[in-house]
Parts: sequence; structure tokens; C-alpha cells
Amino acid sequence: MANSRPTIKDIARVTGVSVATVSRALRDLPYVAPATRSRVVEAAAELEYEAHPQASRLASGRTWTIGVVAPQFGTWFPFRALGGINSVFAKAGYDVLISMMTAPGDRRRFLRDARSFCRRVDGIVLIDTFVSVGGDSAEAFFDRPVVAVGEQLGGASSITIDNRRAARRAVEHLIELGHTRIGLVAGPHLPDLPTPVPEQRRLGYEDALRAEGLHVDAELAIDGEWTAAGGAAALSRLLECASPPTAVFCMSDEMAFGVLRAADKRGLAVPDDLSVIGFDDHDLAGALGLTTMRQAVDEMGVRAAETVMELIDGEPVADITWEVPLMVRETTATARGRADRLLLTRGLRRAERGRGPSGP
Amino acid sequence: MANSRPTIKDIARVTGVSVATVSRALRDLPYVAPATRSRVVEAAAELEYEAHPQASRLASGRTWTIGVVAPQFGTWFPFRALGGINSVFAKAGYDVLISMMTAPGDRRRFLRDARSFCRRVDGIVLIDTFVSVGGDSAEAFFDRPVVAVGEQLGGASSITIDNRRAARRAVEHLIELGHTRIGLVAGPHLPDLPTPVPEQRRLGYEDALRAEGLHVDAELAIDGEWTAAGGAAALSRLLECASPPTAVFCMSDEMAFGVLRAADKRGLAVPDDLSVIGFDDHDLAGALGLTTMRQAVDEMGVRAAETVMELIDGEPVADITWEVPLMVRETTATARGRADRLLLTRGLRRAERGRGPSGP
DNA sequence: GTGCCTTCTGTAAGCGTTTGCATCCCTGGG
DNA sequence: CCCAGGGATGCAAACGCTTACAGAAGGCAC
Repeated sequence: MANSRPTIKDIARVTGVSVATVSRALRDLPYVAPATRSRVVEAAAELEYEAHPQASRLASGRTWTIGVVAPQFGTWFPFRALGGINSVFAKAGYDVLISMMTAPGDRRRFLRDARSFCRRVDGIVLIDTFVSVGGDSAEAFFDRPVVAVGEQLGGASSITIDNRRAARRAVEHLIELGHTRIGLVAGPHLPDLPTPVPEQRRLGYEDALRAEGLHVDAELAIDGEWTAAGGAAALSRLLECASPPTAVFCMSDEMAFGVLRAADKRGLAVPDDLSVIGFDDHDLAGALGLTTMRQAVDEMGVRAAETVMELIDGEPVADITWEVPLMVRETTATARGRADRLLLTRGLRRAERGRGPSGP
Repeated sequence: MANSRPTIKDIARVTGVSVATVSRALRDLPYVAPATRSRVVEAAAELEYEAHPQASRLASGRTWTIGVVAPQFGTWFPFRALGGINSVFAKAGYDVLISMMTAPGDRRRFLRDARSFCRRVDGIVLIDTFVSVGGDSAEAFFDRPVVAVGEQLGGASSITIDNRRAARRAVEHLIELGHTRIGLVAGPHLPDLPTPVPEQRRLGYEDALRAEGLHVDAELAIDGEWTAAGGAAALSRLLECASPPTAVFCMSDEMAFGVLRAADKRGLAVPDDLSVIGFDDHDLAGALGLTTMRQAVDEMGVRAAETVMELIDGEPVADITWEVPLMVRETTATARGRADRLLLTRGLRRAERGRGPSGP
């Protein structure tokens, strides 16, 4: 502890070469004789030498750090993504600097200070930051390679899902089961998080209804909170309708959990009296039997990390769309709970098992 | 973009003073004439100057970065903590470097490279890393101030809860409600994560039973997975007992959710046929009405962040124990579901509302 | 007026790397 | 035998800041 760690000079002295040669040898640069290199490498190992990060960063301009910015809303999505991202960068030798947006105003503040953030990283991964909503592209804020997950952003690579199509698929599933009165439990536009996601999912919901000639009833679409409590409240309102729905599509699994709970409290059996489909494939969705649209967040995180490294290596930006497979589980069934339910859902489950990426 | 950002020299030239004076002026050091300081500050603002992070780190030895290491197990606990931690450091001007342990072996690897990690940070927050289990203290791995949340660690400050006492309190709650056959849904020792937590909670469970003269029946304690699926499986086994429990204590809320779901599937009414209490106060616990022990993770994170900054400022290490209040909700009731249930739980709820820190 | 202390400022030496350029040596072709 | 060319190495100048030290200027007590 008291005697600080060895510097490159120590290695140079011990091996009898110059610091320049040590530097080159240790970084596998060309023009170092094999014998010299191995001598240096051995000495470095012996003395447990490791380059001083700040010094090499100053001299080289490379920070070997990636910035990840994540919102805290939902808690679940960004953390899973972070896990995927981190595993990739840990292997590749990058540090991960994180900036979380927890309080109202954090997003604005982050964007204001984005240039400062850029100075300490080689590349940036944006999770659901929605930089594009003002019509800006990445260059307006960042002078580093960036990949955006959750939105398409000019000047950046992106990893997104097709929210509209996935929502449509969810509602189609309900329609296929014979439902015609289908409720929508929607998340609100958060004032501090101007996301187009709820709107896209709502459009998908309407697409599905219209394609089948079903009436889009404003009474059946409830805006709530992005939480289980919000879902529960939304169901209460839906059940007050003159002609209540027999199925609901929730824009998130957390809301769906609230719906499930509220249904149970009111003595409604799921799926016999009410079918429920969510969106996300939350950690708990499988165990709780929730039918949902699967967003493979960890995989998307991994891909985002790989993509930012490719950008740093000079490859061009690209837009990647991730598939959102339907996961049929136990909260959806034919309207009025027919006896053929089990058979039907089994067939669907088999049919819908595909997943994975597509495109660039 | 092309013309890079101004350096301290530019500010010096523009204001006609030396770089040393600029440096002092901008960092609010003494011995700078007020007039000079304001000239410098204005020029810096004008040119949008900001010190080059790597350069100032190299020169000063301070990294203005805090390392946070978090496991990914559970996904929920560490992320909430991270939110609290991050908000504090963002305000204080520290960067947050994160190291996540996602794969088996990551923990060992992290500890092996701990000294290298130390070089890039001024202080460290360890979340559930269980460095102490081998009998080591912080100095064995780190040469920076560290605060450990979730374990007491020699040479470090700690933010912990009393797992044994909290588990005991949970089971006491069930006993107070008249239960005598009380099941335990336990999490396993993970091979890669040698935590004493399950053992402590089990001891608390036994403490409560013994204090009331109840039999500790090995058949009623099931080791499962730390997941909802694990909880569901555990309940199945519990119900196979000759004399099944009327209440269960789950070591985590996620397991409790699985228990709830499994009970519902088998037609058991909660709480009338079966009382369930969890541990954590998971994000979803409130909305799903789960009675549980509240671990105020975000608050603990905030406190951990503050503590590491205090350590950096030279204050001595301290151990802080956080209270774990009982949150009575809707999954626990008197054995056999008496009519006085509502009254009783209301009374308890009022009584148990305290929360917050205690000690050092 | 002298001496001393305090405040303010500048000079320059780091901090520990990376890297452009110069140098030296060796090999092989003419 | 000479010279071109390329591999291997060293020298020293960055990189952009911080900070120890020295010096100038001013104030105050005697």
C-alpha cells in the first residue's frame, strides 16, 4: 500500500530498454523483437505492472470507457439491458460509465451536459433516452459514436422493436381467440420522458381492430400509470363501461399484473372471464403465466454493446430491428372460455416460439 | 467538432494571466484576487471551457469517480440501490463506474482484479458482494475507501439490515395471527455467491418458532430457487406434507409471488386458506397486496453513497443498520380466516408504520 | 524607514503514458 | 563492395492539467 505501483520506467530499468519500447511491447505494437517483447512482458508480470489509466488516456486520447445512459422508469427494462451491455464491455476491456435518469429534469440536464459526458468516453449507449423526439440527430449532442436502443436516431445506430406491429400482433391474438370487445390499458406520456412508444402501441391496437372491421371504442382505451397500480385502476374503469371488454391488451407487463390482481379481487376469472395480454416479458411474467409480447432486452443490450464497438472501429451506422415474439401462456383464452381452449393455446404456443434478431 | 475544445492555456491567454492562476481561480482555491477570478470565470464561460478530465486526473491523482459493483441476481434490488447511489453522485460531481457480476465466475474475477479497479476510482460501493465470507477484510482487496451494502466488512463502512431479526419479526407476525404450522420457503446458497443471508433468515424463522414453544419441523422448510418459479415449486412440496402449513414465510418477494400464484392455481384462497409473507418489499409487492418486510433499498443506496464520500473526506468507518419494517397488507390473516381479520390487520398496520435508519 | 507578514501571481517541474522522428544495424541486391 | 530498405530501438516532445516554490507588492507595527 505505502509503496505505490510500478511505472513504465521501472519496467524499462529492469529490462534495460527504453520506456518507448516497453510501451510498444506491452501493447502488441509491431517493431519489437520477439526476445525483447517477452523479456518486457515477463518483467511486467513479475512486478504486477499495469499502465496507469489516467496517464495513458491523456496521452492516447482513448478513454477505453463507454458511457451508458439509462432511465430508471420501470426499473426492469434498463437493468436487464445494462447486464447484457456490461458483460460485453467487461470482456472487451472497456470501463462502463453510467448516467442514470432518476429525477424529473435529469434528462434535460444530461442532454445539456452531453458534450462534457462525451469527453470521458469513447462511445455511448443510450437506453430509451428519446433524443430524437425534438427532431435532433445524434450530432446535435454527441461527438462520439452512439447507439440508441429504443429509438431510431439520425447519425446513430439503433436497436429497436416495431412497437406498432408488436402491439398489433398482441391484439390480433385476442381477436383470433374470438374477442371483439378489447380494452386497452395504455401508459401515459410522461412529461419528462417524451416517448412515442405509447402512441405507437395504441396505433397497433387500432390497426388490429380496424383490419378486422371492429369498432374502435374510445371508452375502451384507458390511460393510466405505467405501474401495476395503474393497471388495476384502469381495469376498474373498464368494468364500469356499459358493455365491458372480454379481453385487455396492456402496454406493459407491470400494468398487466395490476389488471390480473384487480380482476381476481372482483371475482373475475382469468382467462375464462377476461383475457389479459401484456408487453415486455417481464422477469415475473413466465412464472405468473402471463401471455405477453417478448422484448429480449438482455440480447438487445448485448447487440448494442457490440454495435458501439463496431462504430468505434469505423463501421457505418445501421438500424437493427429486433423481433418481438408472442408468448402464449395462461392468461388468454377464447371468449367465453370454451372447452377447446387448451388445445387452441397449445397450438398457438408451438407456432409462436420463434424469436431473435432480424435485419440490419 | 473539427476545432477541439479550449484548453486552460486559451483561458490564460485571453485573460492575460498564467495557467496556474486560471487553474486556481476555476477551482475556488484561495489567493486569487476577486477581480481576477471573475475575469477568468467569465472567460471560461464564454469559451465553454471545461477541464480535460483525464489531464486533471493525472495531475491531481483524484479520479472523481466512484466504483459501484453490483450483482445481477434478482435484478431488482441492485438496480434500485444503483438509482439512489447515482442520484447522490451525480449531484456531487462524481462519475459512476459500474462493474456488474452477471456470469458465474465474475465475482472471483472482480476480486482478483480489484487493485486494478481501485486505480480508476476514489471510492467503492459494494452491493451484496460478500467479500467478508472468506474472513477477509476490505484491505485485502482494495486500497480505497469502501462501503459495503448487505454485509459487514472489516476496514469498510457498511449498510446492512439485521436479517435474522427481520425474519423473526415476519414469522412473529404469523404467530400473532394464530398460525402454528408455518412453512419456510428458503433461497439456496448459490455456489458463486456465498451469502450468509439465507442462513440468517432461517435462524430468525426458527427463533420465532422456538420463542413461542412451537416445533421446528424440517419438513416445513423447503430450499428452492430465488425466483417465483422456485416459490411455486416450494409450495407444491409444502402441500404434500401430512400436515401442511397454514402460513408461509418466503425469503424473498419474488418467491412469494410464485407461492401466491401456485396457491391460486390449486384453489387455495389467500389469506383465508393460506397466509403468505415475503421479504424485500419488491416494486410489485404493494400493488399485489403482499404482506412483507420492507427493505428500503433506494434509501440504503443513498446512504451508502453519502458514506463513501464521508470516508473520502477522512471520516472513520462506521456500521449502519437499517430498519426493516413490517408492511402488513392483504396476504396475511388469522388462521382459519376469522371475521375479525380486517380489524386486526388494520390495527397492526397502524402499529408497524415506522421505518428509517438507526444506529451507527 | 525598516522588517515582517500576507496576499497575489508566475515559473516550471511534474503526473505516467504515447508517439513522431532520428538513429543504428543488418540483410540482400546490384 | 556499396547502398537501399526495413526492422528494432531510443530520444524527447507532447497530452492538459496541478502544485511546490519563488518573487512581487502592499499593509502594518514599531
